[in-house]
Amino acid sequence: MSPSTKTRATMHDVAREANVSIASVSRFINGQTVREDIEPRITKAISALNFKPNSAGRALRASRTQQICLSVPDISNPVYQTITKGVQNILNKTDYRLMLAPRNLSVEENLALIDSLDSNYADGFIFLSLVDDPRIRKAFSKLRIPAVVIGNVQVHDEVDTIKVSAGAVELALTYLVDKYGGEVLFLNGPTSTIPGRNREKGFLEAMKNRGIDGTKHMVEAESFDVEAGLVALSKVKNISKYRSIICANDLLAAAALRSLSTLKIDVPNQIAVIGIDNTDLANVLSPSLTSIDYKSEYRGELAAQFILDRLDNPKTLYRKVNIAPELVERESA
Amino acid sequence: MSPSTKTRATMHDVAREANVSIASVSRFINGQTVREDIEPRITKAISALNFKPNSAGRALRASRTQQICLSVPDISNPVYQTITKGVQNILNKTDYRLMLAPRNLSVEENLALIDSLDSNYADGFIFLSLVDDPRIRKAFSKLRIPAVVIGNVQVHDEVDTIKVSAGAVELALTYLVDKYGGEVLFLNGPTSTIPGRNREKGFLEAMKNRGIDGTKHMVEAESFDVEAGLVALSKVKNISKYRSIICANDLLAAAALRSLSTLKIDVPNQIAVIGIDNTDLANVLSPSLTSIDYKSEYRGELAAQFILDRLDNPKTLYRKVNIAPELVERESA
DNA sequence: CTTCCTGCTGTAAACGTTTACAGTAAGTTA
DNA sequence: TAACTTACTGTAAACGTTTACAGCAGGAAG
Repeated sequence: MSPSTKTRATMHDVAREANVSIASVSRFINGQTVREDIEPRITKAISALNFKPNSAGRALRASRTQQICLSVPDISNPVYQTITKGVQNILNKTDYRLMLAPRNLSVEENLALIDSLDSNYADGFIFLSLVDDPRIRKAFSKLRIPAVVIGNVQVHDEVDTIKVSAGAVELALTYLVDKYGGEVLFLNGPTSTIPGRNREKGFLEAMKNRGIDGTKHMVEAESFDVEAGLVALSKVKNISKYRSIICANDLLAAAALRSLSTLKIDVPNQIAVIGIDNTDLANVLSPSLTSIDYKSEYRGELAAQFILDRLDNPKTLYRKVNIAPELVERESA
Repeated sequence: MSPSTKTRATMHDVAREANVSIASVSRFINGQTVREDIEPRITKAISALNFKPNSAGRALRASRTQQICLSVPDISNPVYQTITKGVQNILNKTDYRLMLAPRNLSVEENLALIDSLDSNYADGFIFLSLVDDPRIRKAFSKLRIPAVVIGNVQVHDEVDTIKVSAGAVELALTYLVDKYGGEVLFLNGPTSTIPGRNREKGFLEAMKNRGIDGTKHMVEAESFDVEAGLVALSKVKNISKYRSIICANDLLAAAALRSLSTLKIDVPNQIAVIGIDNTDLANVLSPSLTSIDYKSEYRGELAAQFILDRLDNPKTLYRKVNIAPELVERESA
């Protein structure tokens, strides 16, 4: 009685059992109306034989897989988990399944991923990339299935996109300067990534508007995680001269809180800290983390909805959404 | 030049272009040796036509989808994210793809999930469930594809399983009592779940061995998350009489740290806290969290490896692995 | 030289669906 | 009643692969 010995009922079996053509079975399954006397025979046969339509047969014939592929650069990062959750929220209400693509941190991983989609294992693609590259752009433009882009990676225009507006750092800076005054340190992630670059730009501009050269008030972590944040902060000399720290994401903010706690510097009374992403982490840290919200779960939901809408109706206009940053105040600032 | 107008090259096209039979193309693609003069013609045709084999055709004919389905009760919980990461670590080295199943918190969701696998969209199933039920057990036993179970849900024996040994709470208790003495509170998750039940049992037994009735030193949160933990703890009267708190997972421990911080109770000097799961969270909290490690990422890797091994060779003996708890000491205890 | 391998080839038949098409019965209209 | 419409039916042909099978060339063995 091992799994492999059991054999599945097919539509043919159902048709024979119900004494009906296979086409009628197919039509019934796909929600078309069938003759009154036929319907009960089919339902009976289906449950008697425990029939379930075979995905591969269906996919081959209809060239629809009922699968959506989601690319997640790094599943360890809470912000991607939140986005994934948003995508699931929507997909779970439909009969689409969610494929989690392999890690796509590097350009090569991105290219391999986009390339693989040519194998037709997904009907739609939700693309998230930390890196930008002409090769990615080119490969992406050759994609044969509709895609939604979450984030600010640059691709061709015939695609629904959900970007985040640039103002996060500016927002944080204004808030911190207004509230506390003093000097502000920006703990950034790698500027080789899109958010790293954009946030750096945001910081420098915001500082420039205040007549300050921001370059002397920045430190760059090697990646967007806690360890890299700790390393980066340990290189900052005389950290206590700062009145506040803006961190490029919540994990770096967690690193900041940790560093400051080790140094016995009180947050927010001596130094205030603001993160970006407003992930679940923010509520868990102590002090709880003031963070800029980019509505990650909502972005995931939006992306899923966009891809479903487009699959439903390929001709709808491409939608370009910008999510505005919103400061969520907690204890750390 | 919209995606839908482009048409894909098939194996027939490649065969024609290479002036070779379709069977030879298929064989070449699947790694069989072909005649010397044929191989370059095929490779050339493939790249000229940019041919990629169609997953559906392949799946239908070979009845292999190259997909593994992973069920994750609740993707918000860091421990499942870590397990997912482990699974990915292994799958990404192969040409199997990862399907993330919809949430399966309730019995009904589990039944629907298991049932859906009959549609043959996955070659293997990695099953994780928080709940236990005869119906689940029965449905699971009818599964037509090999499965690996992570966790202590009870199913039939013809399955590879990766359980966690029961000793976590006992381990934490011994450590806390030895180190700090005094009374210990157990902050549990819902006892309607398998881990909740098991951890309660572990606590009560461990207490009994010390001649204490544990039932008076337990509090049950409604779910395994921070909010529920806060609510549960707020109901504990005179919390400061305890010398330490064992929490059934890291999220509940985060809640405990938060509560205690609000109450200005110092951790670990007044009350020590231990979590279970040793997720990324442990290093991020302050004070950093002492936690019982059940090697989540490794469990994910093991599960993926088990399923791959079994797909490779269905006759291997079913493996039953027990992961022993290990206390990872940090600041909170 | 024949016989037997060995190692490759191409032909053709699946795999389980969906769907274009033609057919038919019943209802509607004139 | 005949002619048309409506609403369903069944037949059969795809969809793009893999693979059983038979065929064939060339080398080894006798």
